[in-house]
Amino acid sequence: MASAPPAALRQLRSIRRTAAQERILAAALDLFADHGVSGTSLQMIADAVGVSKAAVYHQYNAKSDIVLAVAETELAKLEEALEAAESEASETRARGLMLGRVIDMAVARRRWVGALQNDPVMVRLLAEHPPLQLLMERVYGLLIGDASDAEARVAAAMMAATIGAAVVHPLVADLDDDTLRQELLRIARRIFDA
Amino acid sequence: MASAPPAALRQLRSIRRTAAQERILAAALDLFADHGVSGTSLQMIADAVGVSKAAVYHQYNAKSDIVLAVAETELAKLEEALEAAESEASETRARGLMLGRVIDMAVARRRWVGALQNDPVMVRLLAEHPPLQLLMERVYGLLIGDASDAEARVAAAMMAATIGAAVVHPLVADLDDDTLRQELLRIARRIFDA
DNA sequence: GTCTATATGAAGATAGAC
DNA sequence: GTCTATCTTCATATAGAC
Repeated sequence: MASAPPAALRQLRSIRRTAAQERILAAALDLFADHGVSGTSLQMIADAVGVSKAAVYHQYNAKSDIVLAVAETELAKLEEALEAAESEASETRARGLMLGRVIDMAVARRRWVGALQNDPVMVRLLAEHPPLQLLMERVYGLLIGDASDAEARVAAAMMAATIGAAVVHPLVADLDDDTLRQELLRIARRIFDA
Repeated sequence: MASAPPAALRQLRSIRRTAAQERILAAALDLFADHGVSGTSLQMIADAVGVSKAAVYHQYNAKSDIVLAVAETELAKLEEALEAAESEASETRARGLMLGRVIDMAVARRRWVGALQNDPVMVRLLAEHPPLQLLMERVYGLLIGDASDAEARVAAAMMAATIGAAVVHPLVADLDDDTLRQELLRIARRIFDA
């Protein structure tokens, strides 16, 4: 039997939620993507779910709790990709695997990526909430490895930024997922390999 | 004498503002960058300028007017770069010039780029306000030229997205402008040339 | 798990004086 | 160009019943 991973490594994935909570988080994510976190009120979330504000408050005590839960739900997917990549033997293979997984994720969820990557409230949350901060450090650690020189860091920032921002760009809004994924992968490899 | 450019080409640059208006727009841009447009109240802007809300309303009748004026001010700089590039003879040279200018701009103003590129309110404004829409179409037209196939469009989206998002990325926050500009230019060229 | 009703504050916006 | 005072609407959040 494989030994269970340390607690810190499976925090996000192990969070369980009720059906009512999942409805709220799904509606909130949609609204965050369209209006930003600050531009989304609890009334809007309640209306989207089809319940009253009080019903929403019964599930989450504050709006900030909803924001955190949304971030955790989405980053749990990133955590899975990270664990798969970290179990690879060579660093090169780990980076390659991570790249492919992240692009798949970003394309599949492109409608919502902007809400997490760019929103100032989310950015602050990622920078201040220790478990999420730790996760992002692992992601960047894998991407830049031991090399922490300017070139590697700019390249890593560009890759992360590129994938996140390109998938939400209006110029590619009408491309199908497969085409977008292929081109993205080709160009992302060019950023790193050359 | 050089003939004056058509009216549509110099709309943004020709807008004049009073000192009081410029103070408001500068404060608003800073706050938009930190909190997003929706997360910035008129009270916050007034406090940052050091006046009352009513004084702000005397300059701009509504918050949306401030948002529009901020967008126009920033995009006026892009308009200048575009005009310089469009006056080039060859398309290749035009693209190269535009690339360099846009990177210079993005790096110099990196603290504020995210507010314009990513904020949902700004995105909606760019998509709905005809003069700004027109400007962005000219920018993308220059970048992808006649080739409007998937490869060119994804590459253009990636380049625009990359520059905009990489300059605001935490990984490069402590790099000096020159280093960031050099690396950005190197990698951006790789996206297009290969 | 959901509701109605309500408290409290902050938002956008205006009136009118200096 | 700026102020104080005010209006209205909407925000977050809570109390208590079903």
